[in-house]
Amino acid sequence: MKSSENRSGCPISSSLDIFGDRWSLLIVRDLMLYKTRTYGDFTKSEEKIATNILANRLQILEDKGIISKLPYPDNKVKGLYKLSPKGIELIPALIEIALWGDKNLSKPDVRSPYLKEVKKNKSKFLKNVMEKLSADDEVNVD
Amino acid sequence: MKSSENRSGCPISSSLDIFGDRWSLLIVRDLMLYKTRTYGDFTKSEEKIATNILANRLQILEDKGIISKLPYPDNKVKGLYKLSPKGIELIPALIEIALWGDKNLSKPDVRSPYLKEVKKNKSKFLKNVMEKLSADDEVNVD
DNA sequence: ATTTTTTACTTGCTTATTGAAAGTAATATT
DNA sequence: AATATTACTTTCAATAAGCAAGTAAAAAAT
Repeated sequence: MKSSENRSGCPISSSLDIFGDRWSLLIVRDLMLYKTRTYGDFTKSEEKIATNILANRLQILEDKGIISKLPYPDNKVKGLYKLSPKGIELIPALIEIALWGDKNLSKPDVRSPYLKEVKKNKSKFLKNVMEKLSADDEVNVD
Repeated sequence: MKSSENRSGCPISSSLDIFGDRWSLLIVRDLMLYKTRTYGDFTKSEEKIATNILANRLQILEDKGIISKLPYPDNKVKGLYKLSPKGIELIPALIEIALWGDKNLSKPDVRSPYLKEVKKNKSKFLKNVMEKLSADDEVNVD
């Protein structure tokens, strides 16, 4: 378990107390890009998170109000994770991190076309994504 | 030592491979707020980083080109750390994290007035700070 | 000139966290 | 009824964090 005590009153430090690790923001990323995901979906991501860590991080993010777990329609085993409003508000930070990495790390991302959109018009992309995620109050499974 | 291999080509993931921990961005924060700092200054920060971790993170951040270490004027023991251009470009992400924490974590920051400025006019603050840090090519010690 | 202090680390050790693999229990599918 | 999914949990070795103490060079004080 990750300890949840704050090292200081600094909002950066307190934020890092929650998601300052190598995995938490990747979960948020997946929920941003794919809207909703099941536990199994997360394990299929490129970075191959171990299942114990995934379970731990999902729990912490849920406890902190960043994601919420919904029942999967017509299935009692599956769950559906989505970003809560708090989690949606993390997207600006995530985008800045993505832009920094894209510019400074020279690892071409083959993941998805989202970066191209971001670079073309950041505030438009941000608005679109955040609206889309916020509007999604009923569950859709494709 | 932290391993420096990339888990994937995703720029978010690759960024977190570098600074996805509880300490690295606090070092960047201190350099953003105080412009330059010595090793000892970092140990005096509120969060009380252990010296072995501090030395390790400074080394990693220097290796990755995010900070640079300069000689302290008229002193052969001290060093002076400052943000490199790559590090300065991390400030937008840092600001978004600060804003998120400030809004969602309800821990009042008593650190400094920078958050008030950010909230009043984000892009102005950003421009000011980044310019101030970029302009500082000769070393000033107060 | 010698002692003391400051500064920037390094080392050793204990505890906590990570990561890989396997296991489990409930439901779903065939 | 048998097999397969799904979402975890458990185990355990490896790595990293965190604390305290130690060190070496230079600076400041006496």
